[in-house]
Amino acid sequence: MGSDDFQPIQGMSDLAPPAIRRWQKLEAQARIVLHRYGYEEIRTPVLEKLSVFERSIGDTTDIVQKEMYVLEDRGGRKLALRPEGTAGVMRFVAGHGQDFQDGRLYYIAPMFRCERPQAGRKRQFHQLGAEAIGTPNARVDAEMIAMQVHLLHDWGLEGASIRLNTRGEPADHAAVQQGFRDLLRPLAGRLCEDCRRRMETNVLRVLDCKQEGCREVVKDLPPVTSFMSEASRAYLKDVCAVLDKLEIAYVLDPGLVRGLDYYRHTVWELTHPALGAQDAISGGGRYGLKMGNREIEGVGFAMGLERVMTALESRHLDDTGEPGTLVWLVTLGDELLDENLELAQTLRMRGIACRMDLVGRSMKAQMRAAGRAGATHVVIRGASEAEKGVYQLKTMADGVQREVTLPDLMEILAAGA
RNA sequence: GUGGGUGUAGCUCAGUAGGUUAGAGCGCCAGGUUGUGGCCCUGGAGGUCGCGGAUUCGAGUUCCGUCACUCACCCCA
Repeated sequence: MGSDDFQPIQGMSDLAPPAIRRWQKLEAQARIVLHRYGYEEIRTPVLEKLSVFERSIGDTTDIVQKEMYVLEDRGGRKLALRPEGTAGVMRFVAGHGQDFQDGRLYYIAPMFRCERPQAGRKRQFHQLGAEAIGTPNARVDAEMIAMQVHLLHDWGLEGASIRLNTRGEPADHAAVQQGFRDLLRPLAGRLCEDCRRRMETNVLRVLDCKQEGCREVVKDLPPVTSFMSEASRAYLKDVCAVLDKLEIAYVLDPGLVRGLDYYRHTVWELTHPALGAQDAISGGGRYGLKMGNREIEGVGFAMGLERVMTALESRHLDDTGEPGTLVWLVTLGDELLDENLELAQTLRMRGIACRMDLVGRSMKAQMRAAGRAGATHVVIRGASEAEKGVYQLKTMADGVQREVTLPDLMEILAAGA
C-alpha cells in the first residue's frame, strides 16, 4: 500500500492499464452508436463560471449547495468544476445563435461532485451524455430513450430496466408541490424524519422514500399527473405511444423524481440490479435552461460509466482484448541492438506491432517477456543470423521455428497483421 | 455531513494471551538448458506492519488521534 503520497485524493482514482482497455472499448462502441443517430461530440471545459450551474441546475439543489467543487481564480472569479454535463453544453448552445438550435450533441467526460464516496459514487466520475436541442417533441424523447437501450445492447449489458415519469410543464410544478404538501401534512405523523423534512424541501422525494411507513402513506396518493394540465398528461401519453411502437419496455413510475430543477415533461431512469444502493445507470429527461436572456430547450440523458462498468463486470462480459499479430524481436548480443531496433521500426511502419527488449537481457528472459506479452511471433536475430543475413521466425502457438529471409519475414508477418 | 467495516511485500492474505532477525501463495528477477516462452525444480530481491502520538522493559498486536479504502444513510449518474 505505501504512503498517502502516492494516492489520488479521496474519491478519485487512476484509470490505468489493464482496466483502461475496457474503457476504450466501451467508448469506441458508444461513439459508433451515437453517430448512427446523428450525434456529434462536444468537449466543453471542465471548469465553468459558478453561475452557469447555479442558474441551470437550481441553486437550492444539493448538487449546487453542497456537492460542487467551487473555487476562485486569481481574479477572484467564482468557478466550479462541472458536476454534470448539460449546463456546459447549454451554455455553448446559447452562445451560438441559430447554429445549434436543433443540435444533437454528445459528450464522454469526467464530472466532479464532492460527496462521500460509496459503491457507484466517486468524486470524479465519468458520464456519457447526449443532448437533443429543440422544443418539446414526444418522438425525440422516445428516440433518446431508444438510443440508450441501443447503447446498452451493443455493450452487451442486459437486465436494465426503465422507469418513466413526467414532471409536467413548468406551470405545473407549483401545483404538484402544493397538491402533495396539502395531502401529506395531515399524514406527517406517519412519515419518517427525513420525509417530514422533505415535505418542505422537496416533496416529490417523499414519493421515493424506501421506509416502510412512508411507502404505506405514498401508495394511497393520487398520481403526479392528477395535479397537471391536460397538455402535460397528453405529452406523456404520446411518449409512451412512441415507445410502445418502438417496442421499448418501460414502467411508468409516479415515484420517479429527478434531482435537477431544469427538468420538465418526460423524465426517466435506467437501473440495473447488479449495482447496490446507487443502482441508476442512466438518467435523463426533457429540460428548459435559462442561459442569460435565452432559454434553451431540449432532451438529454447522462450515463454513469463507472456504473456501466461494474454492471458489465457482474455479468462476466469482460472483453479478452483482440489478439492480432504481435512480434517480439529477440536480440542476442548488445552490438546488434541498434540494428534490430531499426528492424523493429521498419515492421511498425508497415503496420505490424513489434516489441523488443532494449537493455540486452538473456535470451531466456526475452523469450519469457515475449510469452508474457502475448506475442504471436518471435523473431530471433543474433550474430549468426546477422552474418548470414537471415532471421529465425518462431510461431509461439505451436513452437515451430524456421529460418527466413527479410522479404519472406515481411510477407509472412504482414499477412498475419 | 452521519454511521458500520477495513488498512501487514507489486497482488491475495496469515500473524496465536504484546516478546527477540514479520510469514505464505501468486507475481517479479536469476539459475537448472554454451542462443529459445508456457510446465517443473532451486535460489534471490522486495515490507517506514497507512500515518502520528500514548501505555509498556518491549507494540504488527492495546489505547487515542488522523488519513485512506469500503458499505450504508443523505443525495444522485
